[in-house]
Amino acid sequence: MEKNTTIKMVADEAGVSEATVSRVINNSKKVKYETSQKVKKTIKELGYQPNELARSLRSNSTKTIGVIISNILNPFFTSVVRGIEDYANQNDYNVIICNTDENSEKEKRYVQTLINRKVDGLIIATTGNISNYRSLVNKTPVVFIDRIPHKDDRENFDIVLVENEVATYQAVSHLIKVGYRNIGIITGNDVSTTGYERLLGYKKALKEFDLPVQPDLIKVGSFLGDDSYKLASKLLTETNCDTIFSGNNMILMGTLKAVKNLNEIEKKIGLMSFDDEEWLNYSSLEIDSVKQPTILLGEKAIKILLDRISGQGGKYKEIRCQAELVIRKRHIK
Amino acid sequence: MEKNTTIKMVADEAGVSEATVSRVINNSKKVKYETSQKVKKTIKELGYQPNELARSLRSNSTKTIGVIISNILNPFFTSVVRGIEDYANQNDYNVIICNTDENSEKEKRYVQTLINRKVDGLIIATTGNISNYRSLVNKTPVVFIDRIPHKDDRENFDIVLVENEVATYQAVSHLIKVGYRNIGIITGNDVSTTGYERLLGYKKALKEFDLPVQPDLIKVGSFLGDDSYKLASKLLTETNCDTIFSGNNMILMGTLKAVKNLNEIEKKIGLMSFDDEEWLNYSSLEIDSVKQPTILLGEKAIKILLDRISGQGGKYKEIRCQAELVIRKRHIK
DNA sequence: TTGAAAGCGCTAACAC
DNA sequence: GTGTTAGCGCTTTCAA
Repeated sequence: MEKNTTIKMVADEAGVSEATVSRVINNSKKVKYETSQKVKKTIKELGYQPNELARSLRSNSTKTIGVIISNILNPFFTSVVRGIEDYANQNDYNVIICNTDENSEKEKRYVQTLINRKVDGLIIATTGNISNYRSLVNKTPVVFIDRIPHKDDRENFDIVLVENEVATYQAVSHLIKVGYRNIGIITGNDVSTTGYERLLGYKKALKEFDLPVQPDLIKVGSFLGDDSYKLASKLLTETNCDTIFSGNNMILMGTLKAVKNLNEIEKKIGLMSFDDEEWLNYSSLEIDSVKQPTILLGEKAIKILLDRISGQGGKYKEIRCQAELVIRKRHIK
Repeated sequence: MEKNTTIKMVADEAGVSEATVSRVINNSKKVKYETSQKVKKTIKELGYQPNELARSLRSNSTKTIGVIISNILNPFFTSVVRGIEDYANQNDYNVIICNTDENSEKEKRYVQTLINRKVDGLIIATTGNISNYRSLVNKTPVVFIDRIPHKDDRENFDIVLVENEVATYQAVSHLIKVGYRNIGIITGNDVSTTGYERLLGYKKALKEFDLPVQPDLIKVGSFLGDDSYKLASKLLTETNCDTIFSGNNMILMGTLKAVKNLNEIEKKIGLMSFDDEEWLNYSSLEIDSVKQPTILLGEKAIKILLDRISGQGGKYKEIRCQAELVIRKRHIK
């Protein structure tokens, strides 16, 4: 097993010191042109590639960002991640993705692992069950996305969120305006703050239009498909709801599964989903949606993070991105 | 800025040598119980966490796998990745994901980067335009997934694939059996071998049933939505096709976009897609599909890779995983 | 402009 | 059982 080419081999071959080779690799200006050429030639000849591990150890920078999300199978997160990755890659950073599956123990473990691997920064969609994040991450820059961390940490980190309450308010207002009166809502529990905020927007809209809040129309479960199927079935069979607002894309799947059991007339029910996806254009039912600014969310997060990494100080920011209403239903009832 | 706790600090504090601390961390059996306890206590007190970078540099193992795919936004790949990640994590490996966007230059660059970062192994859905992969990756174990690498490399790597030809043969056979006669197909160009194989299966089925291969019914483009929209439109307006077989999930989106322009009667067209997704159950059209064994694909790949990493030798394997036909269309024409 | 040498934090061979 | 020490491959003072 032949060894990898090291900086020493290049130095020996080129008849210079390791330091000089290092300077050439790093484009240090202080190398004579001829020396530099000679070294570059030898590098090419030997096919030398610097060992990034050694570099990182020495220079205390891995050019790696850790991204912790709930689940890579969820298109919302994939899209956010893609926003992060593209910008990160442009700036020579790589990204390590970890899935918590909404398990805060897993979240904690991944944070540890990534810190020990000396990532330069972290972007986290937290489960929310972890307090005193600073003690976990020490000086490593962290940007929270999509969800608000524990209240004690809220002031001490940069946070990039979606305008959940506003968007839901607008969505539900739309439903009311076009004639729906008994709007059911299924959303995640407040483990993740998004569920809570969306519920606030829902209530605000009802209030605005002088509609009563009917407790049996409000179903708070998890952000998972199976739970939602049960909750949606309840809404459909036990209440007088004429619309279902699904708190995210997974909940929508559960809702649709339940709606499928209805007869044709009952299927006239209104549907609104938080999270837009392309296939909604080809659904048998006309499903309105709130389109989240996923790519933008990721981009904002990584930009702030890279700024922090490069030493930018200043007060911690809490940013909100606007969502957009996509109306597909043309004829009501 | 206070320094991180190092093994030396622990050693000093506990009154032992660095070597002993190292032994404790690595559960080496050769440490006296009391010493071990004492060290563990100090580790906890100081909140010591080993620097994985230094460890990796020393031990030549990063416990990291590089995964190179086309695009994380494609649910097919996400699912494969999830299969990889779960098994990798169980075995204490982390995963770095990179998107080529079907650009072989990007692929090459990522391979370089990951190799320089000393990943322990690579799993790659190659664009196929790279020859002599061995010279790129040297001794680093590589498993190719989904697509066959350059023919010169085929014998020299482990490869995990889907039974593309068989699955397409079965799918098209089904279409013929239920009465379709002019089956159009849109598939990716043979940059990726999957397109080619699926086309083979298509032709084989026609032949089996003594149907002519009609060149104008075969559209070979890219695996992207926009291209497919144009090709599907052509199929629908310029040919007599009564079915469209979409070569993957992206192509299906383009196809559906084209079909949307049809009138109700024309919409009776048959649809079959390579790649199954949950939302197909809620589509306005009844779309049959070939369900790829995505998770399994990922699992097989990572298992083989970890075996290679742990030094397992033996001949390189080329494995095929079975796909499954999902029939949704009940009444033909 | 270049080289010598220290050292990033850890592991492993060897010695005791 | 435990300590000493060399060194993984690189960058970065400090001197020359």
